[in-house]
Amino acid sequence: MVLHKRLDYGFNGYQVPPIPRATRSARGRGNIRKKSDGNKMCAFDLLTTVAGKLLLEGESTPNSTNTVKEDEDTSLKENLYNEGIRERGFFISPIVSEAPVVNHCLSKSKDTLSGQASVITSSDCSEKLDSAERFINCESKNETRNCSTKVEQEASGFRHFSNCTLGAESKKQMKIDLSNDAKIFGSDFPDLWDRKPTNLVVSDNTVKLSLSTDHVPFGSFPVIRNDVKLTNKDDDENYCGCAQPSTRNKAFRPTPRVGNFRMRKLSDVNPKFEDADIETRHVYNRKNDYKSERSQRDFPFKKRKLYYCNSFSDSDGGSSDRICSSPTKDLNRDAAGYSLASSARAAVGTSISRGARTSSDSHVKLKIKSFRVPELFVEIPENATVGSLKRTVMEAVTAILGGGLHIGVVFQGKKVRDDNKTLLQAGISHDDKLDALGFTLEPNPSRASSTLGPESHSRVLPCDTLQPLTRGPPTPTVICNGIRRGTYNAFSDHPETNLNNFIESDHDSAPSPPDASMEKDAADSRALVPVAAVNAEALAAVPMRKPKRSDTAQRRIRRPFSVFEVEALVQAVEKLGTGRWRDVKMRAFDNAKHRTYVDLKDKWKTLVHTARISPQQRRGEPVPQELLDRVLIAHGYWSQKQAKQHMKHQSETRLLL
DNA sequence: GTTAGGG
DNA sequence: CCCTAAC
Repeated sequence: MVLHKRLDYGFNGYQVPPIPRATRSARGRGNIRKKSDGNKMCAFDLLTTVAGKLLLEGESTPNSTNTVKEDEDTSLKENLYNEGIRERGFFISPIVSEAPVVNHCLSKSKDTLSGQASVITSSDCSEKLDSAERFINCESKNETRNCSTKVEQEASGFRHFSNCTLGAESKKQMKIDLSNDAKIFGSDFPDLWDRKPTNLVVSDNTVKLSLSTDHVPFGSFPVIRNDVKLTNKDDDENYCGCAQPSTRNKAFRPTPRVGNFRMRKLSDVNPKFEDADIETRHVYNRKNDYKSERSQRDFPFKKRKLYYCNSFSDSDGGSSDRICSSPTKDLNRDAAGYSLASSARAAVGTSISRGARTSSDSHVKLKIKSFRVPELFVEIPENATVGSLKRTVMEAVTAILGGGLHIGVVFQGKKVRDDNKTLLQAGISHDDKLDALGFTLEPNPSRASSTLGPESHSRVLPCDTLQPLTRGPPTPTVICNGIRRGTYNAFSDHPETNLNNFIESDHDSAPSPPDASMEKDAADSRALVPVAAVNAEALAAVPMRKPKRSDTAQRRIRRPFSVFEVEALVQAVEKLGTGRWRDVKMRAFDNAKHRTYVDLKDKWKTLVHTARISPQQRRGEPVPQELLDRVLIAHGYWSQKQAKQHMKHQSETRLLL
């Protein structure tokens, strides 16, 4: 499968630079800020706000470490050495050229960010680190080594700071883990990370730095290390207005911006195309009226959650529909994605600056300084370009962020579950307690842990975690479309990197409710695995739920093609013609498991139709006119060719007769 | 298993 | 997307 020498590496942290203040856009990509009275702002609102914030950040472009920032097209080989894998890092920078540096941002918003940076990494952290290590020592009865050596530990079964491989990041990473541990201490947050150390495996021209997972407590999304500033200063006049549930959806839903999509001009290059699946994850229910459908669209994961709850109890009740993933290839594959994703739960270390708060002002303003995406897996050919690496990472990040996450709030080591509690009631607005606020990004809960055996039941995330998405009107707006992919030019790479850079985004395997949830969740989690074959062996033991399709086979979920996918399709068809859908599939969608060649054929059909109708009649995400033009051209060309062939064939047969 | 086309 | 006939 892997033709090129590849670099595989898991990395479990992104640094998301401080989100600049909301000065440009009305959507307020900036400080998260509640316009409403802070005392009346309930925890739920907070969750929603953070979730929306995250999604907005999807417009950012991932950058690899600044050392390679400039040479986007330099081969990775020139920049990355196997031995130096630990030195790598990624950060996400806004599209707007100036990649914000912490200091830069600090100086820019001096009043809101003062002293943040030091808060994050210094004493606070190490203090907790100590206690966490003590905890680990106690629990594992193993010597806790320092960060740099933990990686080499092969022993499994005791906890590590899984993030220790990131060098300079370690302090912060530690803090994340601490947050998890804090939850353990508080025994109010049953899930935690259990990991084996990172392994460096070199074999078969493949270099894999894998962060293998010991058990997966729960399907959770990675993300987040955020440093949150809590202040009540009213200094941000560019407030985005996202506070009100009624406007939130809108605010968090970026308007289609086709313009950001840089169209490729050449057509002789293989589709260098990362499966853009994020935007396609709406859940539609045809039976619902418009309102409901829209609601589903706005909160695409609501239904899923509900299903999850169902199947959760179902599986707990002794359903035998799980399978332990056997050595079967496909299962391994799935299991890999599943478990990787599931393992990615991260709690958030929070850092709050508390100088600025005055008791008279009841506003609570959060500034998320950085997020960590704790675990991602990327496999990329050694000769891929840095630019393609960035894109691949981008895909991974967007997959995560768009994957249906929901936000949890951890305060003082405990999860704040009551969404209706005000910040004031939760104590979050108290000056002296502000250092204990954190956020967790959680995927649609999947019940990976239920396969861990009875003893691990305590880690099962209770269903009430789902509350934010199953209750009350304003569920967090998780807008898949919030992740636009138009911000990077994904089509400039060498053909060889084409398929290898694909993002595995098989989010769906035709789930069937009510047991759809598990599968779906698992599939969703797979979005975390940018490259499919990753580390399958190591995770083969993670069980998957077997699709229960005894009854009526469930209709596959509708997954609108993204512009990127269309681009890839058009390109492939331009090259291969309209009668070779299998080849098209292999060429351009090989890693997009959910796109069958029939799908591609169908999509082409609709594309041709779309191209022929007037723009006013078109629906869905607008396809750039350039693409549609190419569709018509290609379609005409190949139709003509086909016709000619047909004529030729006919005349030949006539001659024979 | 693929392709093509109607539903 | 589904279904199915035809290859």
